[in-house]
Amino acid sequence: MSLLKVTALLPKPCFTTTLNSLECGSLLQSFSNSKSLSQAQQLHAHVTTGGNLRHNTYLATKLAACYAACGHMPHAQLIFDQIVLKNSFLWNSMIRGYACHHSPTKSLVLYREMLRFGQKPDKFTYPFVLKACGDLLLRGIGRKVHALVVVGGLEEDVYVGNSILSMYLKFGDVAAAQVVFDKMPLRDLTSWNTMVSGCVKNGETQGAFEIFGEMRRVGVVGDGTTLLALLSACGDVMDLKVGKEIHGHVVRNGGNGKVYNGFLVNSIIDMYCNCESISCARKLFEGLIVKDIVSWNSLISGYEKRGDAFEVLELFGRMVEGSEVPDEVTVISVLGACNQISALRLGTSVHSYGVKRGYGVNVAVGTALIGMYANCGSLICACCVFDEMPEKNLAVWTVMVTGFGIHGRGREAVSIFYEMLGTNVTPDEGIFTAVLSACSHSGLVDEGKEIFYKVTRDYNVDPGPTHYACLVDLLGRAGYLDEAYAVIQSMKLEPNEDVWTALLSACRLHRNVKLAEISAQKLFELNPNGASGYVCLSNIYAAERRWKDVENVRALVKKSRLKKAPSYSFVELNKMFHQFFFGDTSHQQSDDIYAKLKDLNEQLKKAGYKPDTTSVLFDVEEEIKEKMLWNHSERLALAFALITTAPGTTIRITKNLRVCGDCHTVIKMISKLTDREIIMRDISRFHHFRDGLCSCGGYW
DNA sequence: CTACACTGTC
Repeated sequence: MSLLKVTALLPKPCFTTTLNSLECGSLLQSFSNSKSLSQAQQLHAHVTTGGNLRHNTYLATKLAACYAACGHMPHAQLIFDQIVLKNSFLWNSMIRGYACHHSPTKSLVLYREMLRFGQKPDKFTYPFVLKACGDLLLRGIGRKVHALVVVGGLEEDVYVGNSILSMYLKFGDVAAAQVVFDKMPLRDLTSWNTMVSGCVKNGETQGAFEIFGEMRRVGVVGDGTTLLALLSACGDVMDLKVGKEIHGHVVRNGGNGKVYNGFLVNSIIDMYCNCESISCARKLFEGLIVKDIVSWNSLISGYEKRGDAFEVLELFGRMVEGSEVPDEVTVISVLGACNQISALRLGTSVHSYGVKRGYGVNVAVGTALIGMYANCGSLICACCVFDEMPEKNLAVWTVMVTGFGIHGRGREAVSIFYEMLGTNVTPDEGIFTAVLSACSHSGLVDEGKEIFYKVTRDYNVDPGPTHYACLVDLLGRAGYLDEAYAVIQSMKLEPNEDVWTALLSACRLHRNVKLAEISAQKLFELNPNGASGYVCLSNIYAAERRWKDVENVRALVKKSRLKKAPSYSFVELNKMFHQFFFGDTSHQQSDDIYAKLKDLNEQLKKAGYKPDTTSVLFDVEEEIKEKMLWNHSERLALAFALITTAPGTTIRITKNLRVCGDCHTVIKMISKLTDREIIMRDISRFHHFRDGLCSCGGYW
């Protein structure tokens, strides 16, 4: 393609006077600085119609540099290719253009070409080569470039030095950055800011505060960028005190958009959210004269992170009604909130909103969508989103494996896990946990064991307590209690609460009192205040009718004043959420609900239902225990759904804890009796009840 | 002849 053909694509020239080279050059310089692509294109058209570009290396170079600065690399490359006498300014401009516009690899290719060409890199070349190495995490090459900087005597240039710092910090090598920083003869504010923010990003909060202290001791005054990094650090370690000091400092110095940049106030909101001070965040947000999209997103994500789904939906509603247009980040938080409360219909409408705005292609949005659909009970939709995603990163694979797992589709989970191993995505601890837990929810003992040992062997991942907990759970549920116990004994690291909890619940399932007592003992040692171990043990004794032991455990519970988390269930009906606690009578239709339950109880008994009261911990008559079972929140929610929805409608119930054994039996029977599909989400998985059966097959 | 590094919310 020639330059003339390029110009055919360009807008018509609107420079009416004839400009000379120097005038053009200085104009292009200003377009570079302001990244005004369209003005550059106009000038390009102007000089090309004048016919003087081919013979004017100066102007051609300037033009290529200008396109590169604007990030318009194809045009920059075309012009670059035609310039015979390439000087270092031209090379540097191109390397910079690629490095700063998402093509670090091309940047390095050009750098090598430059060396081959015999052009010596200078202090303007290295910052971008180092940036490209950092972005690509090319540690070996990065160190070599650093060595070349030293050989070339450019180490003392503050721009080059800062770029070296930044590169090592991207590598996660804080120590190497610190060595370079300590040796720098001249440091400017950027050097300090790079170190502070680099420490924060690498989780070295203490180091960040130390460098900030040092900075103040030597009399360097920080700016908005410094404070942004420190606010992020405060959020990471929940240091509300320092966070508030920074807030006060910003207020005293002009605050919202005056002395410091406008980002700052949003970061303060975010800091308050991360310090679990949502009311401070809210107060600051409501007081803002100018709320931008990030202000909204910071607060919304704050509510989402602490599980306040309804607050998220309310803010989202306010935002949509107002003039602010939600973006990808908003959509991700809102989908997270839908996920938390199983709001499938709302989640679906947010999805279509996102599709209309073109957010669907974003990897992060896709991940949130898959999670939302899977957790709201629509595995099919989750799969559709997954299949349509052009680019799948580790998070996408993980959320899909988890989705299959919680729906008891262990085979599919294992299958896509192996599919992922065939791609160039490197697995991490998280996805191993996901696939192992999927195996245990489906009783895939051999597959799970194979993955556990394969992972340890082939992927250089040391199994952590969570992985052992999964393995113990897998073996235990399937009844291999001794093998599970042997695994715990063979562990190199100390088994944690999760590991013993897994064994204990397996003991309950398979009625093994001896191992249950061992695991419960360990559990109490690790966490004397955890209620679940006591509850489980007393259930096990109750099942064996060892009432004296039940009594002893119950006394322990009383003595330590342990409380079980209140259990609740809810259903959505016409965009309204109906929540029920144990024995709840606060609902408007409460009388009808209890009448329905009484009716169901009678019908089930005729069908052969015998209540299993072992989960009732109170020391009362059998008859009262039975009555208490019919107060369980999931039954209230189910009865409500049955009387308010049309026959045949699928019922979706969400519970905050695990579904109890007797409720599981009852719901199975009700699904047959009423000919309804009932989809229940509990804390650990989904149960699809249909025609008297449940998809979990007893694994839960 | 020209110019460069650090920068918030998922």
